[in-house]
Amino acid sequence: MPAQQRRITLKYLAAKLGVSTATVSNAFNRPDQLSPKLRDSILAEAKRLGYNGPDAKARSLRTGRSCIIAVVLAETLTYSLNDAVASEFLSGVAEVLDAHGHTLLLLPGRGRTQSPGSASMADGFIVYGLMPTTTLLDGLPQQCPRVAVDFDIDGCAAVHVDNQPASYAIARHALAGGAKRPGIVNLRLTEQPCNGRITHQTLLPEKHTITRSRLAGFHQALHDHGIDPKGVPMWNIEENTFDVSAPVIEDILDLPAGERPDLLLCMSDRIALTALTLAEQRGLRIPEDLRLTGFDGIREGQYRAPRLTTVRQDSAEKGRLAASMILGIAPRQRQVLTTELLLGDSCP
Amino acid sequence: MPAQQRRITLKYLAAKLGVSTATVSNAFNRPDQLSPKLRDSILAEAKRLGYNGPDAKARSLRTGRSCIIAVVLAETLTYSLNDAVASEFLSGVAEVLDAHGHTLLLLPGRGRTQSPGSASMADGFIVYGLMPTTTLLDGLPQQCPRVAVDFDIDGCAAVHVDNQPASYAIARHALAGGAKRPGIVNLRLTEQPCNGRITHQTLLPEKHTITRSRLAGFHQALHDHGIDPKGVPMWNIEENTFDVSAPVIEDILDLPAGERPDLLLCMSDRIALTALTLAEQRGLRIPEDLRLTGFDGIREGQYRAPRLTTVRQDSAEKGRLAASMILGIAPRQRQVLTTELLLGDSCP
DNA sequence: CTGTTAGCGCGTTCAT
DNA sequence: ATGAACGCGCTAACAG
Repeated sequence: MPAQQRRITLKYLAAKLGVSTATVSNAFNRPDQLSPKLRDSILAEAKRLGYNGPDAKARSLRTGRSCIIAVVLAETLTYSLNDAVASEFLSGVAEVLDAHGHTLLLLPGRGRTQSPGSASMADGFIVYGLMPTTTLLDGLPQQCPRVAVDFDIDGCAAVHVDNQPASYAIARHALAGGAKRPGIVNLRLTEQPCNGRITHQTLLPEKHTITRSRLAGFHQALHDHGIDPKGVPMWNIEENTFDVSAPVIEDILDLPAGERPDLLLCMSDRIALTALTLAEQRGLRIPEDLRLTGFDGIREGQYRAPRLTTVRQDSAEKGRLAASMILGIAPRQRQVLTTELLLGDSCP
Repeated sequence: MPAQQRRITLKYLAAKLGVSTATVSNAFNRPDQLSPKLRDSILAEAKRLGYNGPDAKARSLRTGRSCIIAVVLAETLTYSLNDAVASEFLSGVAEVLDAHGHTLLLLPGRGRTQSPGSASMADGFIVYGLMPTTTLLDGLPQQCPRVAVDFDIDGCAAVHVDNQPASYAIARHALAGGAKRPGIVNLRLTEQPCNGRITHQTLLPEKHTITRSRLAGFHQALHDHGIDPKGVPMWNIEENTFDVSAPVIEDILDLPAGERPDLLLCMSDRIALTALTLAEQRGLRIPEDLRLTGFDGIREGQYRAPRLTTVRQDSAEKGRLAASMILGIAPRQRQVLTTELLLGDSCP
């Protein structure tokens, strides 16, 4: 027995008790493999010595499992954690992981060319949102399960919401109210970063991004309503925050009254709420002077007056489903969740 | 050389290239220990075979470091991720960790009697908010660094904000406006869970909880203003969410006009915003009929009309500081951050 | 500059 | 029901 151990290990505990390491291991992991009496005495001694069970690092090396699931976020962690939709998604993920004894590791997708080495620690990966480059995904271990959320990876399970039908539905509703000058505020839809007015030429090529699908829904609705989508002005927002979207929205609201849109179809609640705030500051009446629609259904848009007209997507459920798939509880398919039209006061 | 390896390892790569494992290891970890030519050829072959660098599990066992920092959250993950203050804190933590090649592991404090085994994976622990029990903290590895946030652990670095002076300042400001019937809405201050009106008898004993400090600030201000704090009605909210606080707030607002407070000192912006929303629904004028103060300074309270009068605490900075302490960049002391009085329209 | 070797702490098989 | 021995994949110390 070593004189004084700086850290208590299973081996040390075994030596101290005069049993083998296997027995101590079994005491923690396979209660049926030893007598209850022995087990209890081992656990008691462990507690007395302040030994908190097998070391996670060694255990994970040996078993190959860490009970850690990583969520790779397309944006920076800072952004994602401050975004209501991403946070709600994460909370759904956390709920399921927690219920199954797993923990949540957060990995940033942006800002880092190479995923940190600790990435390979995870038992599985949930990839949330389109990555700016795929280099990061290639860096992930090939073998372990992945689930993509809000976009697609070849041959990989995925969770989506019905973006295009939902956008179509809300745009139809809004147009039925009789808009003279509709406008669309996009979210990151251009090839090059651009914060402001855009044309159809500068759009990203058709891809399976959620914002592209939402735009397709808007355009379809405009078309069905007898309006040529190409004539409808569009603006682009680079980041879904108040600070980034505010200048663009200000430009829109400060247009001469005859040019200013009387309906803004926004790709997110954050954008719509920014418009709402800035419009109120300018004394514009909602919905008389300006009608607004959002997308997401975040709480902030509903716990205020006027309530936002929007599409509610259940981000928490998206998270729960993605987590269930990773853990193998739910089948690893491609699933599309349905959304719900929320008729608020911003576009009755 | 084994016939067919199911997973590529450093050893396999070394055998394949006819060099020793140490050399391959050095190629990844200590570029100066081998010729650039050899290094390049090793990295090239690694890439070709799809080997993404040393396995994190094995590496962490060997080096003792995982480059993972755990944040233990007092509440459930679901709650914390949906709370603006906690999210902002986490984003500050993530920012610093990310900049230093570390990743963030989220551990729930509530709802689990024993921390998951994977906890011992972390190199350090940031403990955010008072734990319901200390059993969880005892389960954490003793040796590795800890930082407490918003409360104190014996002999442990800590980050705080100046809760009591800040509460004193905002209460003084509010009372200077001339309140006839002030009231206080607390956040989880009773021994037993209680959602509603409370008396001084049911209060938790004096402890170093942030809400207790805030209450002390309120009481001091009332006293200095010539009002006996014991005569001021108090309500308690069990969870800082709209859904939980709404019934209590409704009871307050639905009191007969002569009993209804004309000033509510709220312990959080979330509570104050709930009061604002519900008051608006009842046609009460803010601040004429009811004046409201919050605490935290979350965005949601400022990007709306009327803007909330509140105390702004820089949660992100709190997170950055805590992370810096854990990484050893900042000295591991007890630090108290200052706050800022934000004069909005809800209590001018 | 490169190779050899000895564990890091543990789980598991195969003995008894 | 219990113990001895092996190796998970890697890095650090040392030898050449």
